[in-house]
Amino acid sequence: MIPIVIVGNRAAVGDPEAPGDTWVGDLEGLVRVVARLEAATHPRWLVSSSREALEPLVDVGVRVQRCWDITEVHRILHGGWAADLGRAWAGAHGLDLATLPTPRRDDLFDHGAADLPTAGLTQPDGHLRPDLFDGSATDDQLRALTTVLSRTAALQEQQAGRLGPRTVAAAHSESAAAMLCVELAHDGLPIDRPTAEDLVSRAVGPRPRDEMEAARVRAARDDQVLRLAPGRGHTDLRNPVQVRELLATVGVTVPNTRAHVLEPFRTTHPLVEALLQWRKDERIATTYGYRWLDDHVHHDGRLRGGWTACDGAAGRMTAQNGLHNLPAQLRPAVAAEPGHVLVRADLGQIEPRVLAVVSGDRAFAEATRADDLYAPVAAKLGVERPVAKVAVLAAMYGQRSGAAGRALGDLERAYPVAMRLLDDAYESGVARRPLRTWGGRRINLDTMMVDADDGSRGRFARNAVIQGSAAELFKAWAATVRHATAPLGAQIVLCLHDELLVQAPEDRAGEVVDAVGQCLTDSARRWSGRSGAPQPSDPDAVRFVADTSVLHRWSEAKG
DNA sequence: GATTTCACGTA
DNA sequence: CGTACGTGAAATCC
Repeated sequence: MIPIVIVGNRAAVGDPEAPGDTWVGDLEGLVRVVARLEAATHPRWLVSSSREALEPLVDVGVRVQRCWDITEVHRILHGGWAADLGRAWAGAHGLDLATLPTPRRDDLFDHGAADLPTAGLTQPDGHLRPDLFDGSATDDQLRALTTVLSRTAALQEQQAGRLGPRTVAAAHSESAAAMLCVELAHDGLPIDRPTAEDLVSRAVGPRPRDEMEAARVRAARDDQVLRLAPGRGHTDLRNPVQVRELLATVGVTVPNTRAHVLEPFRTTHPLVEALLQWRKDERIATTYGYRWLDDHVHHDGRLRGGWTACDGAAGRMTAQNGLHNLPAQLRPAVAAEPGHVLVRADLGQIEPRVLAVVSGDRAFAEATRADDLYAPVAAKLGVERPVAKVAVLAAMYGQRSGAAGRALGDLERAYPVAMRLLDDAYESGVARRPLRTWGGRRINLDTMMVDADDGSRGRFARNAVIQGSAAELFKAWAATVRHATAPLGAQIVLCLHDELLVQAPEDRAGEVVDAVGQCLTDSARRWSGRSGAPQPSDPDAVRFVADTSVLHRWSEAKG
């Protein structure tokens, strides 16, 4: 592994075996050095964080295939979200994070970085010296940091190895996901702006020219609701308390005014229907309206936001600026650029299939052999498919009420091994015992959710093992697709928990579709820890399926 | 000004 | 009494 260190506008590309041979220079030089080595050998680059080290490279068009992201690996091994080189060093050396030193900003100018002896990477207590990262780094400091990276990664590799080959694989794929996040933030999601403007205008009217007009449009929208409630024209529809009072005056008494609570009253009074429609339009006006387009859709028609490779809880990817919350109403505006298509692929029923792997339930694994997993489950339980589906989902989410809760007993009898896994996770949550996902990501229950009651923590834990493991498989798949389709001129433009959107040149669409399927086969085998050729007769084999289609607009997907 | 509550979009 | 996330508006707490 070859370490890359960037501090300010200085960079180092290390030779961990011979620190004297470490290259040090400016960012322009870094680009040349990395591009040359990448083309020659595709090494696994060693970085403190993908964002820090690779963003400057991605910005100028240099992309690498593989890395070891020390902060992402730290998150896997130790859980939680807070991660930097100092924490990773502490974690790798078994040091107490409570004693982690913090740099004092006012110290920087007094005894700055230049005084730092290169040999002294650490403090007497073993923690990494925080002033290593400060000020304008000297060449010797940059060389010292490449050594820090190498020592940290070597220890992490040992620790991941002790957890097993699945965790080493997770370290690789989570690192790749972090690189993908840098690229996603850089590339953005292609948006057909005229269509987007048209969709917004249909919901909230044409773009207002000034504040006066905006206020008038807003008042007109409010009036569509308020005219149905004579004498309550002063009600502020944006204030839930006032809305609840307003509803009471027309005989609708509710504990809160959320959509699913109001749904049964849709036909009770026209005001309810009007209010629910108002909420939809207001959402477009405030969150996904003209300001959103202006702020986040750049002049090249790409919607951009920040991406993280893992959230704080179980390890899903997150995205900002609405990339993960885009209302279905606006999906027609997500469109391939000229000469390109969108290859959309989503993993079918990923969570129950992941449960089959994680639990090792042979009967449940057998159900995954079907295209529709719920069909054999329904047959085994002797119930209709919709009942089987809600029962399985209820088991994974911890729901106890309604028809789903009643079907749980049958599920326990049919798939005791899988259900036992979920119940054990629940108990770990209640007891605040840490858990690990299939790939070895630690889920802390002692430090997080300190205020939550036992039941909440238990349900969270029950779901986190499944959701977190599913996120690992998804990221392994995405990383493999990234690697396989880049040479075809394709780029991943959106990751949505179980769905991938890849923009591809029109004439390579078929190859990208094939690659997406092959990548799922390959990544699922690596993720589930099965080496060698697949054995069709293997009773433990769990099948994963992807639904793939070629589109020009995201809205063309059957959903 | 920062944090909490409510609401709602996605999976 | 099903999970996770991000965002905005209003209320609330400094």
